[in-house]
Amino acid sequence: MSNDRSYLSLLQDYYAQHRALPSYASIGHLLGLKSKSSVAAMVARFKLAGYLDSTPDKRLAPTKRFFERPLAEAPVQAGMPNPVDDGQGDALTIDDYLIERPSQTVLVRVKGDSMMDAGILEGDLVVVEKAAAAKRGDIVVAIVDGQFTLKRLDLERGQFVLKPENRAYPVLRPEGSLEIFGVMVGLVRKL
Amino acid sequence: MSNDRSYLSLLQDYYAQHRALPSYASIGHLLGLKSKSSVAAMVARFKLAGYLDSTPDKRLAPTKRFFERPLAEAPVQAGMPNPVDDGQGDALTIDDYLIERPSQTVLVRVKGDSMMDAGILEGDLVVVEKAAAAKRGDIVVAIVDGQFTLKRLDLERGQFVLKPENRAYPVLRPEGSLEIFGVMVGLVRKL
DNA sequence: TAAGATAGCGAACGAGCGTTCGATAGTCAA
DNA sequence: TTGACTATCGAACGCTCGTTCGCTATCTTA
Repeated sequence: MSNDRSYLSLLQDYYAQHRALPSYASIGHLLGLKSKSSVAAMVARFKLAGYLDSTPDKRLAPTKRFFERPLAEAPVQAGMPNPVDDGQGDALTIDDYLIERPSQTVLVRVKGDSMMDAGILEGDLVVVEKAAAAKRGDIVVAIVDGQFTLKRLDLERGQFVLKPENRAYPVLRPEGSLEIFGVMVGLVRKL
Repeated sequence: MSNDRSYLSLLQDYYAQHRALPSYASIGHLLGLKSKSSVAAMVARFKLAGYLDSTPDKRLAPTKRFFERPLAEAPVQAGMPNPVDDGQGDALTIDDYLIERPSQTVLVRVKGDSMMDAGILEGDLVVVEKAAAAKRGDIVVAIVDGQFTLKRLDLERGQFVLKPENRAYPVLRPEGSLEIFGVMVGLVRKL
């Protein structure tokens, strides 16, 4: 039933708030189901649909699917608080979207506005994939004077240079070798 | 005792893997404690230290502090800044970081460059919390002519207007009521 | 070395857990 | 209209849960 949609929402909100799933009795109370067996049936449906799972010790746990967000592509008839997403608009988790090699990936907080014109603002989190290899045009985290700096990598007369994306800042022309920490692959901003 | 440190690590690993905490008996098994009362004592210590908590329905749940990473960070080259978000609002996942109310939150893909000066570029995903209430200064997704538009909400002579952040675009002054789909709370960009 | 604190063990216990089952009401298709 | 299917309720049940208590072993420190 499409009640399940709103049940799932409630569960997701509860989990987001507490980082744990409630007992069947509490779920029932939360969702307005008076009988634990209704909850059990619903849980079974969710397990089948891939939203919930059991840990090895038989405890209820959310799956990856549980955390997917709907992607509202097209103009939706925005009537009421009905959960959209039914349609084909894909769903995804942001982590999966941004991070391909978790062990190689770190987040770096942006300081300063030297990359402002590339839409990278102070306080943003930059998703960086640690890699030796960077190529011209990549935005990279380089280590200059023991400090991280985020700049666009470019080539001038066969030499690598670091270009800020803000006219107020100068191009960096490092002498000798250039130490690259990693390549920017994504960005996260929280308002 | 400093055993607690490794107990915590094991718990963290377990949680990262299953997104749920095990029962006392399972915890005991996991940590090598043979008695549930030892587990109870340990849990009490962790609650005191602010790593664990109980949900309103008395279930064990991790706190924000549970997810803190040891500031350790490789001591590599003095002065190397610690790449992980060193702020206090630390989150396990990016989804967690950005999304507070999963059921009300959707992602919307940005079209056009009308918000360029706010660091929002074409192709970015905007994290939108569906809400009736938006206030002056918020960046909102509004519905104009059945289309989503992302603009900053402002007030002009008691009327709501939608301001692009790009001088090349005009301010939108909707006649009559303004339909707000939701408020932007975050942004995700993949390169 | 004696006193006190800190972990941990093991047993006992009642409350609450998730399961199961039969019954009911609503929906949909034949 | 009938029959299959689904979502829910309510009650019953056994088992596991987290709690509690008394005990021991190991550290710490005065």
